[in-house]
Amino acid sequence: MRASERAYAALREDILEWRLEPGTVLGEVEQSERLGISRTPLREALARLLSDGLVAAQGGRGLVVTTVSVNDIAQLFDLRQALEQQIARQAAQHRDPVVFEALAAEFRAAPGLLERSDHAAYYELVARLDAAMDAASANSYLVTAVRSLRPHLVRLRRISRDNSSRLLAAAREHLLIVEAVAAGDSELAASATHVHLHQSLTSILATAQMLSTPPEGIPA
Amino acid sequence: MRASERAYAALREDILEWRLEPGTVLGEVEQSERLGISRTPLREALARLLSDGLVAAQGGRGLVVTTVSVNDIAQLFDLRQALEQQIARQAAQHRDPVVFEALAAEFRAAPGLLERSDHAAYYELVARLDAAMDAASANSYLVTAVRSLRPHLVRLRRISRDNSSRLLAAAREHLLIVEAVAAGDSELAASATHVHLHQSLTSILATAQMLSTPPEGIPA
DNA sequence: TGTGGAATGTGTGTATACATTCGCTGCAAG
DNA sequence: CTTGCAGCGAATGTATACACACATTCCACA
Repeated sequence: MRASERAYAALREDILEWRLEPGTVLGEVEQSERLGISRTPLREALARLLSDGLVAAQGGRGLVVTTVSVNDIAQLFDLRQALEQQIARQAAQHRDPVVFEALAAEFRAAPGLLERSDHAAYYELVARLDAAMDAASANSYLVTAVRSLRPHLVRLRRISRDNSSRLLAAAREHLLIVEAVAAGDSELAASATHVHLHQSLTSILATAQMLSTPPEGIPA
Repeated sequence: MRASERAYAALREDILEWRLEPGTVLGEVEQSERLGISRTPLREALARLLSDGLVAAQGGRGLVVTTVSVNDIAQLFDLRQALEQQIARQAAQHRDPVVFEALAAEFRAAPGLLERSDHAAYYELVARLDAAMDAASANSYLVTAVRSLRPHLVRLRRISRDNSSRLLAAAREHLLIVEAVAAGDSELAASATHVHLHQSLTSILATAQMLSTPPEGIPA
């Protein structure tokens, strides 16, 4: 594999998993030595992260890992609403019923997964749903736009993580979306998506609120 | 100015103005010599064009300027609908009435511009409207997404260019959008945007149809 | 002691040389 | 005549060296 590709994947992982925390400065020499490659492919990786919005230029000198403020979360979800509703609409119009019936069956079984606290398996199922929706939407521009958004959403998982009751509710909401798409009902699919994202945002904001005002008022 | 920046701007211009036509292969050595810079900054410019979607990797070797098919136009407008309706909604909520009243006055005067065939001035006015809407939407993610779309739309101007009657109708549609935003009516702003984009798409597709089936059946 | 200027050091931007891989062409064999 | 393999060549991927800009620090002078 190309060195620039490995560097991009590694840095991206590190940022999404919060191993590189927001505000961390990424020097070219420093990172190229850490990853064992030269500056040229590293710069290519950093340029991609910059266009992803995962790092930002800080006043001429060096790149920093971007932060995710509460305000950012709300803005992120405004964009997500616009894109995913449109994708849901188009997916409902072009879907292969067999594919989405199969996904519906899996979502009906999802509560079982969650009772076993197998969150990773659930996230994997959601990822497959996203992929199926992307494919069914049959619109590469829409897919490109939503794909550029997903890394930022992955970073939010750390906030909403391990909230089992929310995941259970989310599974029910996902099921409704999948059933609407399977049935080819584009307006229901869009509305169900709207509802799901509204509930997700509400849950995340409530959790973020709790994290930023812990019991003893000590900021993180 | 940095060499990589100049190279990016130059190549982007060349593509948007159709001086580099779709399908043109961009070799690294060839282009770096043409622009008088070395391969390193040129590669950075090409990487940015790649993430913009203006060029695409062609089977491992070399980058080509992307084409814009009729199907692409429809997909582009699906995404544009989703984004610009959301921007219109949020702009209506956060707008400064003074700014949009002033823009409304300019759009009322727009038919005068168009009668004088001053299309460039009209496009400049639309660009200022876009900028005002972006700012008023107060959502950087939304703005980033729509900005990544605009280069592709600029390329379409060559198809719809010099259609005075369509521009006159577009000016009326824009006026309604601006008035709705100025009044803070977000649902009207969204619907007016929907109507405008629908009419624009219809016009472009009709023109594209004519271009692809000219009077004597000779393809372009 | 404080302020200004110069020098040094770190980091980014660019160029170029080297390595590697992929594609094309030509020849041979079936 | 077609197909497959091998060798060659060109274009991409990577490393490194050099240039320049900015910032910080230290020393000198007021």
